[in-house]
Amino acid sequence: MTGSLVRSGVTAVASTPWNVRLRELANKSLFGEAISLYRSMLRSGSSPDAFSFPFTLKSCASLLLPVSGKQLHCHVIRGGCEAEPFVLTSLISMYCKCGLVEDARKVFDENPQSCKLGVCYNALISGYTVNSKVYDAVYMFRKMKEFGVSVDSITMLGLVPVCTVPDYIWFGMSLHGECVKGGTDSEISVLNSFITMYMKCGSVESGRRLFDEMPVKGLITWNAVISGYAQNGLAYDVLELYEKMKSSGVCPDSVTFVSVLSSCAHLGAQKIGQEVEKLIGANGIVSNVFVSNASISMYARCGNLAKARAVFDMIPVKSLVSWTAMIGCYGMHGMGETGLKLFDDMIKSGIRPDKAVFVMVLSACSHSGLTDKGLELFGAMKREYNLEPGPEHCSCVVDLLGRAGRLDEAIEFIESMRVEPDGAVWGALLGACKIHKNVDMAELAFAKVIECEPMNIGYYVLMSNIYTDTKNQEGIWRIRRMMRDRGFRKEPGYSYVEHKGRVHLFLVGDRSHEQTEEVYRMLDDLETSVMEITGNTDNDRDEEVLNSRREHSERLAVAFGILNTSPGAEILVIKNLRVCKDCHVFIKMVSKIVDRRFVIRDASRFHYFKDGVCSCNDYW
DNA sequence: ATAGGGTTAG
Repeated sequence: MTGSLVRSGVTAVASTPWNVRLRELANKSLFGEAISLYRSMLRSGSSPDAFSFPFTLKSCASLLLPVSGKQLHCHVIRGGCEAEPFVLTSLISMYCKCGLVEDARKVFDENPQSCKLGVCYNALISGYTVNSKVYDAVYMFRKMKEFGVSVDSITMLGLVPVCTVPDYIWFGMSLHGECVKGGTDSEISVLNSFITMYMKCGSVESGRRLFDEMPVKGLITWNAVISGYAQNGLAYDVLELYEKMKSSGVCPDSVTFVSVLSSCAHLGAQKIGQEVEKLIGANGIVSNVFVSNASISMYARCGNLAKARAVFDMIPVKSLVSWTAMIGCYGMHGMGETGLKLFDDMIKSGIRPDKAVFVMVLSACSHSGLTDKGLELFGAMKREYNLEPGPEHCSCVVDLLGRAGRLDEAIEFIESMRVEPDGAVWGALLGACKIHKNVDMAELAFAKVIECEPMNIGYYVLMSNIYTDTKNQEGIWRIRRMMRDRGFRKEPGYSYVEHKGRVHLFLVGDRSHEQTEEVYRMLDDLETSVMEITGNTDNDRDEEVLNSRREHSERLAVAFGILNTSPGAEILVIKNLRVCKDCHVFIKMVSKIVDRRFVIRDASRFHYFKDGVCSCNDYW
């Protein structure tokens, strides 16, 4: 094939040996080899033609090689086949996948036939969508209809995912309506994308309704709802639907397992998580990096640090999320230095940090008392990595300063923030005020925090506890009145303990468990251990302290009951257990007492105690 | 038998 033939617009031939091999490699996803082959082709003097470009462009897109892609674009122009529909679409798609949507748009605009080709719109719309250019995606969709180009299911698949942005939910719903009216909704994949859209917008019920109404459900349909539940924090619903899925004969895949594992993490249900892990191995499902990351987080939150690390070490190519999960794991266990070391390793291995990993790093610092290191890293965020700190990072800084007792600096920091402080920022200040018993500043922080999150009961409880600590009866009543006016109900402080796959529920003061006697015996042993560790045994005979410990005992007894009967159990999850405020120990879960160290967790995070002092100071 | 597509982790 000569260059002149191509230039004159003669259709390319699939059967040149180069092209056949190129197609083979691209279809087998051997993109690197495809690009090498293309280069050898050039070196050998053969000219690429309209049949060679789509495969090579696709390879550049898959490997995110915009520079090679641009070179190819030049070759396309030189070969005169830019107008060839397949080439045109491949070009647009390549630029979109590489994040260069403007270049894709230029290709589209400069070729008159693209505005007649549905595939070109489809490629560009999905490109705008994945690059979160909501406005442009919708604009192209409107243009498409204006020009009378027919909208198909693939257009919808490209467009629907963009509708999760707050202002465009109405648009997404109107699209759904259009599909129902126009009959395009028979495509199962389109419905799947609508389920996801509703779930991402938080309309869990709408998503579920759509799911229930679907006559035919595929694997992805189930996954869409299950992961939707997981993303909305409905961990129990995830497990429930997972069971239903299995009993309806649909075989879960690794995508399903990711959501199930992450829900196990939130429930602290390690047993179920491990079962899932076994299942993954047994079913021969390739454990990909997604599954591994979810496993790390599951083991981390279930207290099995060693297992989490083992999974991390086994990942052949660790993603940024893998590192983030592992760093977060050390952070929640109060092993800030180890977490920071890992962060260094990550940077050294050439991975660019993002905002999420900085949240983990900063919170690891604050949980380990590494105040100045944390502040330094916060500064480096913008300076070295060009990441604009969000409120989530600012709340970590407030936490850092606050725990260190630098309350004035904390409030100064809040005033100097470039972003609007949110509930978490003021909440962190409120928490710091609790530790350092600063009622005046607490009242300020409280006023701000309930402005942001008026329905978050936790902040009312926190403020009330501050008044309790400072013996301000009038303040306590004021908070109670507020809570009553807002219709909060005081929930009973229940605890739950996962043991051998069963979840045991306890109320405060509950003596109904069949092993109550053992539970109380266990308490005595535990408390003795605590006293030894905190070093408070003999030198602390204050009447009030002793009373408070006695009161505390009862709750501990309930909470730790299972420990006695399961010496092998490493984890106990105990929710809402009140803490003895005099000895700085014991919150909601004890896993081991080793080396004068405790690991305790509540529903959302770990508390790592060393010498009786908790790394997070987040006491009730 | 070459282009556009639904579900996943921190």
